[in-house]
Amino acid sequence: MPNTNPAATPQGVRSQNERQILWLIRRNGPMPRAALAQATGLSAQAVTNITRELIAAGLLDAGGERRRGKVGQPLLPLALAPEGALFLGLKVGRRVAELVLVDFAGRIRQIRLLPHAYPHPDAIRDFAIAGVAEILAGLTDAQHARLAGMGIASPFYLWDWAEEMQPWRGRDLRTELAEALDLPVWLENDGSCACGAEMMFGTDELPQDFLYFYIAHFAGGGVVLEGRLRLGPSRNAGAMGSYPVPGGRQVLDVASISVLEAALGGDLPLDDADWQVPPAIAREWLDESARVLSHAALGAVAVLDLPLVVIDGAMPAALRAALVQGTAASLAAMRHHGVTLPEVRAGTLGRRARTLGAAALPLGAGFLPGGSFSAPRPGRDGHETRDARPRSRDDR
Amino acid sequence: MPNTNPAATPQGVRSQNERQILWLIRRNGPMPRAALAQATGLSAQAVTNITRELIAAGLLDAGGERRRGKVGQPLLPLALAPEGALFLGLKVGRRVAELVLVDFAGRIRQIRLLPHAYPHPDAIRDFAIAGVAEILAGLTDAQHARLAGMGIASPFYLWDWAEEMQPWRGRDLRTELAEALDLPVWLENDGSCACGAEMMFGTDELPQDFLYFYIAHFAGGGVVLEGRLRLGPSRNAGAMGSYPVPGGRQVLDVASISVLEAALGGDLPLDDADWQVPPAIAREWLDESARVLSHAALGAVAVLDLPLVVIDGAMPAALRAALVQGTAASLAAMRHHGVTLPEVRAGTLGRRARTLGAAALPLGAGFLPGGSFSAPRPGRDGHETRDARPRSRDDR
DNA sequence: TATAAATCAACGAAATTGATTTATTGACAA
DNA sequence: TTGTCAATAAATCAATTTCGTTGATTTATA
Repeated sequence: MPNTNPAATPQGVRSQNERQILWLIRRNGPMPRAALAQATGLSAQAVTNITRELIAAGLLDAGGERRRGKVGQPLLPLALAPEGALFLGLKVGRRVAELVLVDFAGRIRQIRLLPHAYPHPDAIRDFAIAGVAEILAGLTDAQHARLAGMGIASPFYLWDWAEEMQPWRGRDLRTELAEALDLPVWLENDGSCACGAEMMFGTDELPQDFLYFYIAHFAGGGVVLEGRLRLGPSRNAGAMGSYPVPGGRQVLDVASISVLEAALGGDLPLDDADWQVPPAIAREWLDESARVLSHAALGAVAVLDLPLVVIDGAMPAALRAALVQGTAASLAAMRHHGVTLPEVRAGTLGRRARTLGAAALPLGAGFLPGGSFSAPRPGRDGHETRDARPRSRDDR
Repeated sequence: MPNTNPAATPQGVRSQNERQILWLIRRNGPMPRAALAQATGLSAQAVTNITRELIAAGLLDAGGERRRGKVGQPLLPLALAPEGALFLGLKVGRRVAELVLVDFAGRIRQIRLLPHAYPHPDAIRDFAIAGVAEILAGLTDAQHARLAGMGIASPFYLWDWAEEMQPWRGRDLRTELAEALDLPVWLENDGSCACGAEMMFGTDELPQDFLYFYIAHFAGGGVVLEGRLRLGPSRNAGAMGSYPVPGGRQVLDVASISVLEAALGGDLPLDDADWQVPPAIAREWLDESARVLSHAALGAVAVLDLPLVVIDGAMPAALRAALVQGTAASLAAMRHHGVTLPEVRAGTLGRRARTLGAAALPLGAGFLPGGSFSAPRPGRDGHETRDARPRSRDDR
């Protein structure tokens, strides 16, 4: 039933409007106050007040060039201040773990990799703790104070996928790292993270609603509805790998890099630039994968009325493009009475999507409108960290 | 991308909190102010102020019995005032059209039926105009002033389903009736309406997220996410009839009363109490229907992470119960790796769900939290009617 | 000089906090 | 057993704070 929600307050209004303004600048690039007032519907005065605080809080930067050319006072564009906040992101992958430091503008400042035969929770934890220590050692005190937290992108139910991953059963990496690092830590499904990264950092314009597939060794995905990443009450939304397709199978039985490697009879190189896939095998995998992806996409569109499906993955751009095209073709060939077919498009982030999405978790929790991205989520020990960010009003 | 939304304002805060309080009372029955403060997180003072205005506006009724028994001042429960607002609902069905007047408490005050061989837009329009005129004639001036608008529940793409329904192509019943009646009019898919009715008037407790099937001559459905009915950017969400299932088919090819009638070789009576279905035919239809419903349900759950699936329809309760049970069984038998199976449950409204849901459209637009149920929707001529309701602040 | 961006000053809406009123229950003394 | 009074909790009153809006003003450009 409709929001048995926290109740609205004047403070909530300000927080919402602050996030809205930050979001607009994030997606559109630097914007002058007048454009912000236009886009939000707020009065110019309100925008002045809000941006003054955001600048004082170090989140916005008014240092750009004034843009002249029209009559009237020239526009002074406001840009995100890259140093406004810093975020840690940890990706747990089938073949490699990645740890990054990302700034408020979404640029990767630091990156560390840990290749493995199989991910092991102890190894990942040690890698994260050591890596974070190194990264922190390289930060100034000011930067350290601006560290908003860590996000982890990990597949769920890891122990179900191979005997070697049994050690994951019963482990709670989020809590372990929150305690070891004394930082707020978020953890979400890697597919949802990749989807969130596309929404947050993707270079193409996106509609308010779309479905997202991420094809790696595991197949996963995410859904964005009304501009917000859907996580679901048990945080398992966008589980596109588990989507049922004809033949009693699931998407991940067909459309994953693991399946492609099985067909090849060996592992593919870590760097997708080095992949050599015989055309016949690629063709077969593409056809089958496109068929199941289109099936899943059409079902999701029937339920949710989505105008766009984004497909991304850890694979060469050419292969991804073929998958996009194949899925679109397969979709058009399906019976789709009563449903408007969505556009199908490639993602813009590729291999790094999940890792960026991990770092985007604290970013979303602290700075996205709608309280969204991450629903209220415990930071460390149960108390909510909904505003786990440098408050903009402490300094007044 | 996150809400390029109207921007938050103090007025919006009040509106949101008013709606929240009305919603809590709607779902829980009469509640004292203290319980409202508790449930919303608002201060007691704020609840006092808001409820005073809602009582003055005629939307709440403080006339109930004081409830004693505990120490302290006794509780004074506040109830919805049935006369607080009135709503018209029009259902366009395959065999019969229905027009109702529903009050603020959700009770049907008036009902009129129009049976037909096939629905025809002219006939429906004339039926609605004449019926509304009769209904209005029976209202006092005070009641007339409280009429908030009309909602229409209609299948989409009617002209695709039979040659006889070609006249629907290009028609816009919403605009026609809005102009003829000079009322704000909403129109949504009948499946979404039924779903909204269950959420608004259903007698069982419901989670914040669920999938809903409505099986009648057409098969349809709806989705509720975070307590809000999902309509979708082109208002086609919850199109469960169009959901693709194995064999190149869609749900509506299997799980609809039309299919059952075809198997029987004749039309079923309008009143489902009079249905006589030979067990063998029922069994066959149930098995096939349960299979496709479970397939669709599992797909939706993979995408959205839903804890509950509700099945309702225009059919006898026993048949519906068998369908629920069959779907649950079929669901459990499917491969569902990585997905938590949802509970499957029967709806509580049956035959009247769509019509009630039609009337719930203006109710939702004017009184539900989250601006939700209906997203901002033009009332008559494009200007938004988001607050198309007796304002509570005009009389201050 | 006209125009548009941005700010200043005054105002109003809505929530919060702390003190106050009101109506009960429960306990203790006559 | 009964009358009185303290404890308790609901609801309201009064004062304050936050935040957005409106209308007037300043600033910089074509």
